[in-house]
Amino acid sequence: MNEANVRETKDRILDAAERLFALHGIEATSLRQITSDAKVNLAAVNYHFNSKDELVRSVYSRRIRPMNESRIARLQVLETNETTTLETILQAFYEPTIDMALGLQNHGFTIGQMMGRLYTEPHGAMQSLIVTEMGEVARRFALALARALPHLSQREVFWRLHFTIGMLAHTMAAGEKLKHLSHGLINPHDKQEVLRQMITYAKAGLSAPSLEPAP
Amino acid sequence: MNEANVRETKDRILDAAERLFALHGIEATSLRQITSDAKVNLAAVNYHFNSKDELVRSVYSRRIRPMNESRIARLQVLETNETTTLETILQAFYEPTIDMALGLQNHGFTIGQMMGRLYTEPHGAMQSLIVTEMGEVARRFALALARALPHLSQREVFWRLHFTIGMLAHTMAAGEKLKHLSHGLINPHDKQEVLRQMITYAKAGLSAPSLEPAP
DNA sequence: GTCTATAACCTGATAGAC
DNA sequence: GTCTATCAGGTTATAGAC
Repeated sequence: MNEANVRETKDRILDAAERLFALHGIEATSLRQITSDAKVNLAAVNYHFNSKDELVRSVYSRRIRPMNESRIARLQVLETNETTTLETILQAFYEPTIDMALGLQNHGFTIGQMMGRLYTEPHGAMQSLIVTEMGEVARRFALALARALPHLSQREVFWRLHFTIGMLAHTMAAGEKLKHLSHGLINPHDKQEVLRQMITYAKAGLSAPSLEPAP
Repeated sequence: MNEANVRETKDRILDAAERLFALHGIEATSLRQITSDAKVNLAAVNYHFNSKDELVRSVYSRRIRPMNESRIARLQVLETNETTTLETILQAFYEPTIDMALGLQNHGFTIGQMMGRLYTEPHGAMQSLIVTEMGEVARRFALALARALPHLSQREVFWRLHFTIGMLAHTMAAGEKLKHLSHGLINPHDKQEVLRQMITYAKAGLSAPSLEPAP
């Protein structure tokens, strides 16, 4: 089989694994389910990825990497143009994730649910993924926020960045439930609506007065 | 064996299951791990709980039920005394969860991580748990927030309640990571600090101006 | 590179003795 | 109520033919 078909096999495994991880979780998904869904042989997983653990890492980093590259590129544009405002920082942080989640949802599932589990999955591979794939982004946005919010202490910046991330993680993980909770009033797939609501809340939360005495 | 010892066996199973679910997740935890950890016989789980699924439900509802009873009792006090402010509503919502998570952490683990997975666990039993155990609470707090924030549309109230819940869920799930992200600056086990930071951010987020034209 | 076959082991659940 | 023994089926990973 030529190289094009190899890539096809690898990608078919990644696509099937992604779909099943999103629907049922990592532990609940067996390699047999993945390979039969991808219409490849069971042994192909170990040939291409060596182990289930490495497959898990590949599934996540395939989506996280371009998402975070987009975040950092946007942040750099903001910084060189000196047009940084809280809104533009939040947009640079939120939009790449929402684009990815909504852009891929026509696969017939919401990849957001899989991404939302990034912080809650106890699976060992996840913990190292957060550090290696998210550390740089968190560090850069913490700096950008600290610059945009000079009235806050460093501790407050970290707390508020944490909440700002939590809003996104929960929207990815449980956004579908919003439709139900609101009796159909909310459409969690309306990108502009999601972004506007998130940025409005986060901007106000981040801008709240400092609780600490001025230095 | 008398009734006191029965209760002891049942509780030992619940305690062990809770600990292991928190550490490794539901799917990754086998009944054999649970029973050997609890020092009871393997068959005892099926005798007392009928199935792993019912055990999972029992583990969660044992913690969720008193937590939500406390929430609703606090909210009722606020409403009868007509002292409802945004801060007191938020305190009534956040404090019972934080009390539970921090009160039980001396078991040698953070139960918060297990609670944080309530919204992200794909395990079937979880979805029905959210509806049955959290539906009533969400409905009541949505009403209380709508009354406290008359400038918002119903849709905005739901979005902002969703973000307010997300902040809590992410703090439960990933609070430990904050210590690392902040290079030790933040102590996520300081109850008053956690509450103060959460309420400050959420109060500002909820109070942000409406994005919709007045009716 | 891809396949079949299989090793070695773990899973939830239950029947039946005590 | 608690135990042992066992069922029927699942799991990852790999050896070896093609």
